Amino acid sequence: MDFEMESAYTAKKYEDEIYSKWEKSGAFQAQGKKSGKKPFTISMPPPNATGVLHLGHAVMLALEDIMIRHHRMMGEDALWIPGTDHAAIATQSVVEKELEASGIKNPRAQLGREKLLEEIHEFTEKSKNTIRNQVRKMGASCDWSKERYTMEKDLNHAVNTFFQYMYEDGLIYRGGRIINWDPKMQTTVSDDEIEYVEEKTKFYYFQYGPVVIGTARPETKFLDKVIVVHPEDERYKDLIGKEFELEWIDGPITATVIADENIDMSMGTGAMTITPAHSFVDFEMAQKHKLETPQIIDFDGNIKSEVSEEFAGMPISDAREKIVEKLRSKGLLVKVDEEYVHNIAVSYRGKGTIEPQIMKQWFIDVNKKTIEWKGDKCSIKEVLQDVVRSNMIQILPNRFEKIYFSWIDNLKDWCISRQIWWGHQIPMWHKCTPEQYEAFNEKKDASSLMLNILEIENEVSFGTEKPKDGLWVRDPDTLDTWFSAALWTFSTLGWPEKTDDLDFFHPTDVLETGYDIIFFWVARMILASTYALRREGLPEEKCIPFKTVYLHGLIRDINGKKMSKSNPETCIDPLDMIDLYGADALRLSLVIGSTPGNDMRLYEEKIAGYRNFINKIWNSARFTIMNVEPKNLKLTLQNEDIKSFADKWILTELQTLINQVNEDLDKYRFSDAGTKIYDFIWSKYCDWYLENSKGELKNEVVLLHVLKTCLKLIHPFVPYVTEKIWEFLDTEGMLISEKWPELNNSHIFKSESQKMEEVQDAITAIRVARAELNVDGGKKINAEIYTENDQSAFVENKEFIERAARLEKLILLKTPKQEDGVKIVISGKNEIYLPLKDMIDPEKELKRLNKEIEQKEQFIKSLKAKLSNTGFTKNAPVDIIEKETTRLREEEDNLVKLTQQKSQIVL
RNA sequence: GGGCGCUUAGCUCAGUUGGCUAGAGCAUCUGGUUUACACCCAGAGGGUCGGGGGUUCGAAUCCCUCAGCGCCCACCA
Repeated sequence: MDFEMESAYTAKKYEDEIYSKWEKSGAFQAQGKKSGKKPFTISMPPPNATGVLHLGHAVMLALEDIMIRHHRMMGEDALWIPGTDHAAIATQSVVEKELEASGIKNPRAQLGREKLLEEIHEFTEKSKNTIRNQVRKMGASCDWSKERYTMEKDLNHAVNTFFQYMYEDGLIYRGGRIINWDPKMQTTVSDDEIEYVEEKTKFYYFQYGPVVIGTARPETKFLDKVIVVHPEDERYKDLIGKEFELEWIDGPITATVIADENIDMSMGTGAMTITPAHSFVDFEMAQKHKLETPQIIDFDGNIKSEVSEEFAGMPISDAREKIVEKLRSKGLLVKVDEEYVHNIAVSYRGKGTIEPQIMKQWFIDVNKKTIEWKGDKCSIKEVLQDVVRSNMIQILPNRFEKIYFSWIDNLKDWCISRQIWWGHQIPMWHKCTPEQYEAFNEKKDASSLMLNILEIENEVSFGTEKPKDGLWVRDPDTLDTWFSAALWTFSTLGWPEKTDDLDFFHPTDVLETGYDIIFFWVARMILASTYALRREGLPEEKCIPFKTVYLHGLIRDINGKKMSKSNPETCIDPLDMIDLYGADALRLSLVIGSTPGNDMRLYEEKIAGYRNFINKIWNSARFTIMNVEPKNLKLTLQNEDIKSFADKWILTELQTLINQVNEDLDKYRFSDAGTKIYDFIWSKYCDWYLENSKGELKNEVVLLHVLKTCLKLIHPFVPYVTEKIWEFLDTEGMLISEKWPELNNSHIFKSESQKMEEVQDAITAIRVARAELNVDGGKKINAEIYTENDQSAFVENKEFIERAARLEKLILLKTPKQEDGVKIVISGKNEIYLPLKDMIDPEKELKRLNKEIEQKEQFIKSLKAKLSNTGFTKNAPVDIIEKETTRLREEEDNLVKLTQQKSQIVL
């Protein structure tokens, strides 16, 4: 059967078959409480049910799969819950665009709620299938039987329950505030969903009564009638509190001057008028000074008809120039700054320009103290701070904790309602008058915009069913997509039902995601989980959603730019790479060389490089299997099988490796762990041990043992190739379910490691001798080293031998074959082959020794001085003095050794 | 304006508490390979660890300072 192994590993040929074998076996499924094992849980960050997998997902899947497979092999009940997110705005905008492209101009008005939702639902179902297959392609060993979707029925129930709790506690309220309005998508967006784009625009200066005001947005200024100046501004001090008649856009108005400290005197002219309804700063100022907040721009982005007859209904982009022209003709335009650069807010999702508007929306109060937390009544904000500050949740890398705290410090109430249809509809009802009821139901694409316009603000009632008495309309808005995502860790385990799974698997162990969604999601999950579970009386430590947050960096292209589909030259599609090089190679290229929180550049050559390594693993296995009798494949390593120096050495090194890998994985140092196994397999096992195994020194059992252990160690990183090889090893069961290698003290041969060092020393001597004898420029050395009891071999150079023989009674002889290296035989039997790279340049060595001796001497001197200092010996604690004395003795010994080493070289 | 990160070989990056001669992969060059693998093996060259200063017996690592690049937050009348 072994001959089925081809000389090159073809990932494409095996991966799908292996995946379905795993899946069918049930290996991905956790057992739950009855397993009697320790749980290990990860909730997979649900990809959006819109598009396709990108490299960010691939990193996430690779890292989480490593953790899950590792813990599964460690004998824990590892649960990895997969799922998808309905991605409210993102999805609806994609589908609306598609519908528009197919000729439906205004999908919301034309199709109506029910039909549009059907379209979106259909789209997401297709998309979910794509995602599922792509997750499988990456080799992710998640429990598909527990797959979840943020829009499914159970999760809707969770969302409504959560909403109810918060509403009952008075944490969810409806309030009229200034919000970010996206006229394009016809919805609000939260502060976090906004990004700023630099734009060059004209900045106008107008004469406004006694002052000159500056603005980039004259179209909002129709109804401005309050001038604000800084209370200490000498230029305007006398005007404060006075009223002025002045000529403005649509004729004469009366304006008053007020003072506010928030005015920046150096900005513009130091005087401004305020437009409370369309600017966040102005709104806050208006609230402070109790000013009116008239709406100028309607929700479509046009000048409101009540504001101005002349400009009624005009889009603001057209209105701006016309208004400026009008003011110019009145002689009120003072000057125009053409080079003004400012940031305009656009929606993160829809990319529409944001227009601040005042609207009634649903908010979560982050400051109200309702949560019983560690003996106090705490607000959401306080709990969010406490869980990280008290280390209940650890964020990796650590520096993101600071960023997290500063975000919380500036946190305002969270606006959770969105005027789109795709999402969890707000479970609230509004009582109407008959006129309102009729007007509302007439509108096919009603959103809370209608509630605002019709001023339906009488009575509200919670529930998913219509209240019995009176005329009620369901709030047409949906919840922010992060509202349902916030419940992800516990809603996926069955909450609000009190399930065994929830009890057993929650809190989850690790949340692994990109640092770009720390605020969107990570913070919101902490918010939701602590609030909901604590409210149900769970102890604090059971209420956190996860114990550790591991934030990976973003994947960038070769030029360090963000990868985007718009730049196909540098954009890498994970599926293409899997097709070309295999999932294993892609996984390694994403994990090795990347550190938490730091961005990483990815390019195809790197993936190809790891493909070579995958092939190396394959071929090392192939070689091993070819060199072991088929009947011996089942043999396990017994202590008496360990024979040669090489056996002992490789086994000792293997133990070191297991130890280091355990520590690295435990501390989330995936890159380090991967690198170390890579290095062991390639350099130590293949290039060294296998090379030495050719010929009579072959030890089948050790070969097999090291190979199998390596396969287990690297399996979490490269599951496919290792599982495929496992099939050839005549083993029962699959590698995925194997036990993680244990440390075995009887495989550690300290003396052999020491001997290895001694051999190194011998080689130094040889190198020195060679240099002295002017043996050909360092490239070739014809030598073999034997112990003195094998004197029969040919002696090439007497002096050469003598020098080497000083150390460990080694004698050099000619080698017929290994011309590039040195073959060393110890005790007449055990032989090893050492490549020349392990040799040391005598000049460098001498230089190093001199430097080190000098340092040691200095150090010893300073230590002696310290110890002879009576101040120190009197005052320092006894154990410190003892420690320093011991250290001095050690260092003196070391100095002697170093001096000896030096003398050997010099001679 | 506030905060954070990065700067290490030609390129992409590791470097854990300060401590072996500062590492890896790719690229370059030299040599090798009739039996695991050219997706290979052996070797070589290539570094003032961004500049300057300090602490230390010892600094890529800690402190100060300057410079360049990038990110986040806030503001933008």
